[in-house]
Order: sequence, then structure tokens, then C-alpha cells
Amino acid sequence: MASSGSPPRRTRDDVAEMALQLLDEHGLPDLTMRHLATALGVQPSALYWHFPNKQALLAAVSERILAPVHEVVVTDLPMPEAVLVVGGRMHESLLAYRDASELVSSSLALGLVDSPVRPKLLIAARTQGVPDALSDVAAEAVMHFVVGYTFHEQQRLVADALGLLESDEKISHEADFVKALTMIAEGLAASIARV
Amino acid sequence: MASSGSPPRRTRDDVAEMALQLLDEHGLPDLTMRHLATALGVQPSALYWHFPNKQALLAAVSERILAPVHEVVVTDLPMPEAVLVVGGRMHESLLAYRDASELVSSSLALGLVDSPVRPKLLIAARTQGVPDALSDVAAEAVMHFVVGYTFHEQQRLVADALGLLESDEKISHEADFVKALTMIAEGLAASIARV
DNA sequence: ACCTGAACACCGTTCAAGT
DNA sequence: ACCTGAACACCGTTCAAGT
Repeated sequence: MASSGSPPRRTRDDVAEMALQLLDEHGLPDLTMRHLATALGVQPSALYWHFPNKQALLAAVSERILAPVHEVVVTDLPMPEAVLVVGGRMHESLLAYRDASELVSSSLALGLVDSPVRPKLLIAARTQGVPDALSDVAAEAVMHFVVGYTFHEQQRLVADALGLLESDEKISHEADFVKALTMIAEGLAASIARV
Repeated sequence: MASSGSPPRRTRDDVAEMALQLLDEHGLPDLTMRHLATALGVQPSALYWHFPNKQALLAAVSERILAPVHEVVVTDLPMPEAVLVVGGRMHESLLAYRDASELVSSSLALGLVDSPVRPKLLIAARTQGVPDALSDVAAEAVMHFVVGYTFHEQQRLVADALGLLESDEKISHEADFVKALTMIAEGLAASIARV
């Protein structure tokens, strides 16, 4: 049998998965097409058979990072709580990999990836008779806040690791995140009450 | 008289100002140290006399973009209105230059530039007896939402200019921005009412 | 004080050609 | 279908040296 035949080939998913691992291990600045190719045992040009360009590859990585948010179940949850659950899950998902929020921020802005927050809040809103327009507005506020906050937070984490933060900057800001998200949720509740 | 003497020299401000113009005319991807040097009639290495690295230069450009936010006056303004005024001014400032929100987003995240929202809301809060902690939380929510939203919005503007948007994506989202910002302001009002 | 010249160590992307 | 090899057109940064 020809068991030691042709060299192993990579799927699109293999490439995206390896990119995610490189991101987590070495950070976004070192996630180059050349490093990725080397990690896959392939020439840089081979990557362009799987993806048209680097942005498309990064969008695929963003999708993987955001996957857990799509799994969250918020049906029959009151709207303000749904905001906390979805926003919280997105926060967790972004913190799970190094530099994830920076990467996702640009993929979202470029429109190469859809907000996972919007469909979730839409479901929760509809089961409670809240207009789509209102949940859309809330989804925008939540998504941009969570991504921006986590981006900022994640940079503080690396600054801390490098030991260049003042001691009063080193306290955990997890509580602040929840407070701000709660404030947005309360704003939504107030908007609903007025309808 | 030696009126046609030594060649013109550049100040740090000259360099930052030219960078801002290049950003606005050609966008962030084309704002390279080499292009900037050429525009200034200088060698790329000359820029490193004025700034230690590109990030520091970009931070200086971010400061220029955000300058109008520091000029806004919110003393004696009720807190929810202060949020709308400061957030609105930040939105305007970011829209004034091409790719400004993307640039400012990363400068803020890296901690190379301070949030202009925080000190403004702090003043408004204190004149009304609102605790600093509360205005800080609001400042975080406002800043991250405004920067993220405007980043997304500014990318839609270039996509529209390139003619690659569906017609239902082309409607102005200015009203949505105000609605979301208002929702955050109402969340703050609700938090204040509970104190 | 401000800048040149030259180099170093990289990038993303294309494309003809191979298997 | 998946990849190689080689090239193209760039990057940011350093540093000795000039004026």
C-alpha cells in the first residue's frame, strides 16, 4: 500500500486554525503570512490558494473567535438581562485569545464579519414584543462598547506583563466593565418603558 | 544678506501636521514614514529625530484630531445632556479626517493618548454632585461606543465611495448614532436616580 | 540641532510552473 | 486541487556621519 505517499495538504480551516494559534501565542503584529506559512510547512504563496488576501484570512479567524457568542441562548430572557448575557459572553470570547479584540474590531469595521450581538438581541426582543429598531440600536451600543473596552483592556494586560504600569493602573477593571454594560442595559430598559 | 541660506527645518508640530494632511488625503494605509518624509522633503530617517517611532507620531496626530473635544464646555449642563454634547463633539471630530477613528482607536487602546471624554464628564458630574466613579463609568461607555461606531461608519463611507454597498446599506446612520448615544445617556440618568 | 546615506531585516502579493 | 520558486514593490528602524 502507498501509505507514505503524497505530502499532507491543508484545508481552509486548517489555515485559519493555525492562524488563531499563532495569534494567541505571538500576537497580532507577528501574525504574518510568512510566519503562518512556515508554521504550516508551506510557501507563503500557498496561502493565496485558500484565501484571496490577508484581510479575508483575518476575517475567518475573527469568526472562530466569535463562535461562542452565537451559541448563547437568550430566548425568553428579559431584554436588559439579555444585554448582560450577550455582552458578557462576547467579552469572554475576546479575552480568550491574545489581541483578539483588536483583530475583531477591524474585521467588524471593515464589514468582513457580522455582529454576533445583533441576531441575539433581536430574538430576545421579539419574544417580548420589543421593536426590532430598538434592539438594533442597543446591539450597536453593546457591540462597540464591548469591543472597544476589551481592546483597551487587552492592551493593559500586555503592558502589565511588560511591567510598565503604575500600581494604581493595575487593579482589575472587570467590575467596571459590568457596571458600564449594566448602564447601557438600563438605558435600553428606559427606552422600552417609553414605548 | 544671507537670505537664501540654510535649508528649511521642521519642528515636531510641522511633522505631525503634515502627517494629519496625508492621513486625510490618502488614508491610514498610505501614511507611511517614507511617504511622510517625501512630503516633507526629507529622508525617512530624519523623522526619528522628531519622534522615537511611528506609534508616537500617530499619537501626536490623534491629539490633533481630538483637540476640538477638549474645547467643549459642559459646566452646569445636566449629566445626560453632557453625554450627548461631548459624545457628539467627539463624533464630529473623528469624522473630520479620513480614517481618523481607526487611528484614534488604536492610540487610545495603546494608552498613548488619554480619553478626552473623561475630564469633561468629570467636570459636569462634580458641579451636580454626581460621584466621580459614576461619571468614569459613563465616560468609558461613551468613548468606546463613539470610537467604535464611528470606525464602522467611516469604513462604510469609503465602501460607499467605491460603490460596493447595497442600496439598503446606504441610508445615513446619523440618526442611529444619536439614538444609541441617547440610550447610554438615559442609562446614566437611571444610575444617578438610584444614588 | 537637524538631517543624509546606506544598510538591515522584514512585509503582502502575483504568477508562471510543477504534481 | 494544492503548492513551489522567484520575483516585485514595498515597509519601519538604526546608526555613523555630515553641517
